[in-house]
Amino acid sequence: MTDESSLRERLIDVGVDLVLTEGSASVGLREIARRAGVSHGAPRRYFPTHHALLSAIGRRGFEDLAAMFEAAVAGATTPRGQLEALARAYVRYALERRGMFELMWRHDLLDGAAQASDQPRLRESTLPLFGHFTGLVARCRSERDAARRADGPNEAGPPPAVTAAALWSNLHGMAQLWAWGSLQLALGAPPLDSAPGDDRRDRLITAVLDAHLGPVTS
Amino acid sequence: MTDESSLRERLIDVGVDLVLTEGSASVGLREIARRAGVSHGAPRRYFPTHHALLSAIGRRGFEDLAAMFEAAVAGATTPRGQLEALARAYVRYALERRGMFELMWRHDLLDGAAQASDQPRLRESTLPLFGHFTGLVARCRSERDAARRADGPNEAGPPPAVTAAALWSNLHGMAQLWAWGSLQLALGAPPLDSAPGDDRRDRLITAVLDAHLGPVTS
DNA sequence: AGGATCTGGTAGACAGTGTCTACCAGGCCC
DNA sequence: GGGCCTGGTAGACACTGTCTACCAGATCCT
Repeated sequence: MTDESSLRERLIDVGVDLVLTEGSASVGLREIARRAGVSHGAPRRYFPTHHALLSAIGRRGFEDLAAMFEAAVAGATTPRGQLEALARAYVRYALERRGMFELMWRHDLLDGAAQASDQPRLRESTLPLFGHFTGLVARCRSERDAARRADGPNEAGPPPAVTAAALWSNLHGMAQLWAWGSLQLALGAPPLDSAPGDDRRDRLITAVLDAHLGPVTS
Repeated sequence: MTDESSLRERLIDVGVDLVLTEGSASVGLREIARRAGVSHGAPRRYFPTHHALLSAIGRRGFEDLAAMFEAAVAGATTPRGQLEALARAYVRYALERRGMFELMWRHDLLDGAAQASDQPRLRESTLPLFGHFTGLVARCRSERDAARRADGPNEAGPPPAVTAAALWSNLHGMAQLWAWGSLQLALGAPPLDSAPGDDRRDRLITAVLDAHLGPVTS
C-alpha cells in the first residue's frame, strides 16, 4: 500500500496509530518497527533515539491539531463564533485522540535537552497557534468595545495577549481535566441520556468563553 | 535514620525524591529499591506492580498539594484572597515540584483499570479538593452579589459548581502550560530583571481570577 | 521446649526494551 | 571493475518489570 512512501514517514504513521489505539505509554521503538515490517534497528537510520521518534509523533499531533483548528475556524464567521469553535475543537481533540494529547505535552519524553538545533523545539509548535489565538481575542474584544462605547465607560482590562494566554490556559486545562475524568466527577454524574456530545461540556465551554470575553451581547 | 519506619513508606519517600530530582520518566522500580537499600524484589511485598508504586507516589503528591492549599488558604481572610492564594499555590506547586505534578496527571501510569477496589481511585483524590474550591467560589460570589445588589440587577451567571470547574480548569491549564514553558514563550521574553516570582505570572493569575469572579471591587 | 506457620525479604531466571556495533546487499559514480 | 554511500539486518549488551523459589527470624500452638 504505502510501500513507496519513505520509511521515515511510515514509522511516524505507525506510531500515531499505536498511540491512538494502545495509549501513549506503550509505544516501544521495537514495536513500531515490528508493525512497520522492518527490523528493530531500522528506525535508527532516521531517528537517533527513541525520544526523537516520539517527538516526531508529537509534532504530527500538533500539525493535526492545527488543521483541526483551521477547519473549525473556517466554519464560523464572527470572531466569537470562531473562538467557540476552536474551544470545542480543542476539547474534542483531547477526548478523541487522548493518547496523542497526552504525548504532546510530555516534555520529559519529547524535546530533550540534547536535541539537535536544526529542528525547532517542540514547545514552539504552539507559538503560531497562539498568535492566531491572540488575534481572534483582540478582534473579539475590539468588536465588543465598539458595541459598548455607546452605553458605558470603556474599561481597560488586560492586554489581548494576557487575555489570550488566560483563555488558552483555560481551554487546555479543561481539555486535560476532562480527558482525565476529573471534571465529570466534579460536575456530578452525567444525565445518563446525554449524547456523546455531553452538554455539560458545552455549558462549561460557554461559561469559560463568557468569563474571558464577557457574556455574548445578543 | 528512618530505619524504623516501614519499608512501604520509605519506598514512597525515595520515589518522591527521585521524581523531584531526576524527573518523572526515570523512576524505575529497581532504582527505587536500590536507593532504599533493599533488593529489587522487595517492593513487590507492598506494591504488586510498578504502577501501584507510582500510584502511591502520585497520591502522596495530592496529599502534599492539599496541605499546600490548606496553608495558603489559612494565610488569607477574604474568600477572594483565599482563592488567590490557592491559585498561586497551584502554579507554584507545578513549577517547584514539576516532576510530581507531571506524574500526578499521568492516568496511563496511575490508577490502572486492574486496580484493587479497596483503594479509592486516584482521580477521586481531587474530589474533596474541588469541593473546598466550590465552597470558596460560592462564598466569593455571594459576597459580590450582596455588594452589587445595591446598584444594579443581579445577573444570574452559571451555578457555582460550573464557575468553580471553569476556574479550576484555568488554574490547572495555567500551571501545566507554565511548567511546560509555553506561556513564557507566548507572553514574550521575561523582563530579565524579574525575580523567580515572575510578575508576568502574577498578572496572569489576577487576570484569570478577575475573569471568573469579576474584577475586584476595591 | 519444639515444631509449624507466617512475615518480610533475597537471589536468580525470563522475556522484553533501547542502544550500539559489525556487517552487507544494491545502486551509483569515477 | 573497484570504491563509496544508502538503507537496512542481526546480534550483543546492559537494563527493566515480573515471576518463582528460597530462607532467616519472629510468633504461635500444644
